[in-house]
Amino acid sequence: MHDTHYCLSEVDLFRDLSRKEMAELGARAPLRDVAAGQVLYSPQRPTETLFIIKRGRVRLFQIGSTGQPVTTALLGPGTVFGEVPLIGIRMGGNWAEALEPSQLCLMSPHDVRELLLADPRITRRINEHMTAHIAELEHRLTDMACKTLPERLASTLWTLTKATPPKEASEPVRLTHQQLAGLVNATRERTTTALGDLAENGLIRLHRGKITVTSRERLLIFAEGGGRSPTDVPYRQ
Amino acid sequence: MHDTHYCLSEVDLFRDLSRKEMAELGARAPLRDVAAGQVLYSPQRPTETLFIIKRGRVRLFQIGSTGQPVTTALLGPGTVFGEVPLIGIRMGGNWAEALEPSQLCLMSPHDVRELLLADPRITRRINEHMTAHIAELEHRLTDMACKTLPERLASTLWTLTKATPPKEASEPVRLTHQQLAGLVNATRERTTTALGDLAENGLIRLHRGKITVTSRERLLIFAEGGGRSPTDVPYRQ
DNA sequence: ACCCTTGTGTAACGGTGGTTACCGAGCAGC
DNA sequence: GCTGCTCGGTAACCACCGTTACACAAGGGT
Repeated sequence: MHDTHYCLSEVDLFRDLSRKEMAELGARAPLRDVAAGQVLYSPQRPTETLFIIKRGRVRLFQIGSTGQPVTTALLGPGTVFGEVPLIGIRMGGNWAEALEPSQLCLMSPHDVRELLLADPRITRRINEHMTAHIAELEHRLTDMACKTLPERLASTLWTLTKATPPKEASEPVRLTHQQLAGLVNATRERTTTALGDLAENGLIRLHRGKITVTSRERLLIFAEGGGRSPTDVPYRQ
Repeated sequence: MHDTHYCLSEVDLFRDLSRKEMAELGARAPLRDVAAGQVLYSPQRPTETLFIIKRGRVRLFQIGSTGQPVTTALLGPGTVFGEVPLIGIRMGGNWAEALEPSQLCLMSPHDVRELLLADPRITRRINEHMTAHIAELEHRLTDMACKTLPERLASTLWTLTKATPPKEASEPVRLTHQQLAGLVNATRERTTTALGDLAENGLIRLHRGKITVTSRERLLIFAEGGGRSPTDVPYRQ
C-alpha cells in the first residue's frame, strides 16, 4: 500500500479531501527516495516545488552572515515545505537537508496552482500549518535565548522521539553527535560532553551513530529546567 | 483626520477594501491610547481581541522557563496582532507591551468574525502577514545564534530607524538601555558598553533616554559582520 | 587480518557574556 | 536649593561555550 495515494492521505494539508480527489492529486505527484544528508533545496538553485514528507526527517536551516548554519525547523512525516509563493508556503532563504534516508512526494507549481490554490479547505489548512510553524520558531528562539546546551539537547531529543508513535515505545534516534550539534546550534565537542552528562544521569544511552532514550518524562523535566536554582522571577518585580 | 477610518487605511490587512467598507469597519473599532511600558496582552488574562497599531511600537515577548523574557517580535504602525484563532492570528503564549506611547484600534472577535472571516481578500493578506512574521522570526533566530551582541544591537537599531520614513531623515530612537537590552536579549550592562563602542566608532550618538543614529549604512555593514576575521566557510568544506 | 575512514571522548585556552556591586549624572518634585 | 529617583557608566569575577589539538574505538572495504 505504499503508493502516492497513501502518501497524501497522511498529510494534514489534504485531510479534507475526498478519496477521489486525493487519488487525482497522487497521480500527479512523483515519489522520490533521498539519502541521509542530501540537500533537497538550496537558495542557490531555487526550484518552485512543493515537498511532502512521507518518511524520514528533514532539517531546514539558514546560513548566517558568518557562514555558520543555523537550524530553523525540524520536519517529520506528514508535513509539507517548499517554495510556492502562490499558496504562502515559502522557504525564505532556508536550505533543506534530509537527516535520514527519507521518502518525499514532489508536486510541480503548475499542479499546485491547478489543484490547491482555489480550494478554501486547503488554504485553511495552510494557515494552520503556518501558525504551527510560527509557534515552533518562537519555541526555538526562547530555547536558544535562555536554555543551556544540555537543556536544549534534552528538548531536541524529546521532540525527536515524540513524533515516532507507530511501533514500539522508543526507536533509537539515529543521528551522529555532529548532526545533533547542528540541530541545537552547538559544536560537536560540547554536544558530546553534554550527551555524556545526560547518559550519566540515566536519561539516555549512547551507542555509535544512535541514541536510545530511556526516560522521555525525565528528559522533558530536564529540558524545562529540572535542575536549577529556584530563581523564579515572575517578570517585573 | 485622525479618526479610526484613517487608522484602518494604513493597515496592510485592509488594503483591498473600498472606502465604504473601511468606514463600516472603522465605526466598530474603538481607538485607544496606551502609555509606554503598558502591557496590552498577557497569556494570564487572554482576551480575544484584534489589535491594530496606528502609532507607536509594540514588543512581543515570551517568558522562558527561567522566567527571563525573550523578545519574539517588534511591531510598528500598520501591523496587526492579537488572539483571534478564527483567522489564524494567534499570540501563542506571547505577551505584548507598548515600547512607546502608542495608539491602537481594537476589534472584537464578533466583528472579526462578521467582517473579516469570509472575505478572501483579507485572508490572503493575513497569509502574507504570517509569511512576513515567519521571515522575521527566522532572522531573529539566526541573529541570536551567530551574531555578537554589538552586531545584534546594530541590527536592531537599524530596523528601529527603518520604519520611520515620514518626517526628517533620522528621528532619534527613544528607548532606554534597559529596554534595548530586552530587545536584543542581553543585560543592561553589556548593552551599555556595546552602545558605547558603537558611539566611539561614530555610528550613533548617545543621550539620556534616546539614541541618534548618525549613519544607517555603516550600522548595517557592522550588523552584517562588518569587522571580523575573513573566515568565510561556505558550508561543508 | 589489515588499513582507513568516521564517529567519539577529553583536555587546555581564550573570548563572550551574565552577575554583582558601586558610583555618578540628569531630572522631577518639593 | 535639596532630595530622591531613574538612567547611564564601569569594573571584578565567573560560567558557558567555541577553538584547537589529540587519542582512541568501531566498522567497512580490501
